[in-house]
Amino acid sequence: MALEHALLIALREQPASGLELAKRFERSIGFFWSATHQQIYRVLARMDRDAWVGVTEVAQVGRPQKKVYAVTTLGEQALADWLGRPTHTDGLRSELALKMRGASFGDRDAVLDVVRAHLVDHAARLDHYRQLMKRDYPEPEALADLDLDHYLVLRGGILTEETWVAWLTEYLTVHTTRTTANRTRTHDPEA
Amino acid sequence: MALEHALLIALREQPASGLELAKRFERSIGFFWSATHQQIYRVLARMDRDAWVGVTEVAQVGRPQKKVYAVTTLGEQALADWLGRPTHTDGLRSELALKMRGASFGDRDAVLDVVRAHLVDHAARLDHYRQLMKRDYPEPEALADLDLDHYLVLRGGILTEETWVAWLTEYLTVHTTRTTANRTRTHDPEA
DNA sequence: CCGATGCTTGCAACTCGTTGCATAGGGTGG
DNA sequence: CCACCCTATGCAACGAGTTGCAAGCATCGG
Repeated sequence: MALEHALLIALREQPASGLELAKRFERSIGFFWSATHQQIYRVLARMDRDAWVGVTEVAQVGRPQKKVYAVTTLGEQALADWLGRPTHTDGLRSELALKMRGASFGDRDAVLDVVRAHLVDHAARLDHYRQLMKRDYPEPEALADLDLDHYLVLRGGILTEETWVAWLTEYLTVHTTRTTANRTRTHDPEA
Repeated sequence: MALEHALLIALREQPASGLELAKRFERSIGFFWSATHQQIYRVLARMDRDAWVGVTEVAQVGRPQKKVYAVTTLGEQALADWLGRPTHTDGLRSELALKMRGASFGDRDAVLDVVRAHLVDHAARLDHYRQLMKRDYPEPEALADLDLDHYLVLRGGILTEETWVAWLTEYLTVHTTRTTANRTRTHDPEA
């Protein structure tokens, strides 16, 4: 229900083919809305059918032909409508949080390893976002409209990853300090 | 792929019927993993078929009979296996972030209203979580095992909501201050 | 010319989750 | 008694998203 609008936004920023969109989704847009090329192709076909986008077949040198999609007036209208419609807030939906909550019912050390892996991953993302920020938006005060929004969303990505790092660090700290204290007494706290 | 394990965790904490689980999911567990009663019934039926849970029909006074589910040894095994398996980190999947990014392609004020509504919502959740924290975990240092994990996950909920509030506030602040400055010059910056 | 490789598009089958509705027992009020 | 509501369970249909695979086209090396 929302991927189509993500594609409309992406296409309004720059018309593109299915594969180009898929690549772009792996980068900037995909930070907060991922999609496989299959999903993208199918939604593009539907939006073409509904005349939200138009297609132009483009020949390339040394490569097969591609279909470049661009947003029509109807599509612009649909996008504008959607942007103003209220959205219901969605929860976290985090598998990791589930494991952290249920760690007592399995091997605690194994769960801690899983958490550690996520911590590394989030730290890497955070670093990546910060580099993007430094490279693309060295002077945020000068931004406007589209660039400003891109900057602010990237800010959100940084804040989110900082939160993950802080949370997982706290989780690990609490559990490792207390576990070592427990370990001196009993080896298996599950019993 | 993960709801079944969420149910196993919930059932290990306390055996329950389908509806009772649905209610519990609206409260604590549903903060980071929501599910409708349909989904829950279907997964319970499947886990019953796979012998991950066992059923006991329980008669009630003044109410229809209910089916209380409890985790079997096989289910405990499946849960423990899953807990130790590595999980791939998932992105944000936020419709709101999408709207913030694409606000230039619609009515900016309308998008700001949507953001404001989310801010109110997140602030309310944050308040709710903080009250739960104060009520249920006044002394976090004394906690262990299951309670400790519940506490730490609630901590994550608080951190997450704080981040949302901070981010959306920043977004609104930047846009309202700059927009009022722009408004003195032109009324419609889209043209 | 043939096969290998790489890009582009697409089909088919599957899982997951939502929505709307159905059924059945019991309680309550007109 | 009948209409209505609440609890509790469940079916059917749909939409969204993933995975695996395949087909078409072009280039390049032998």
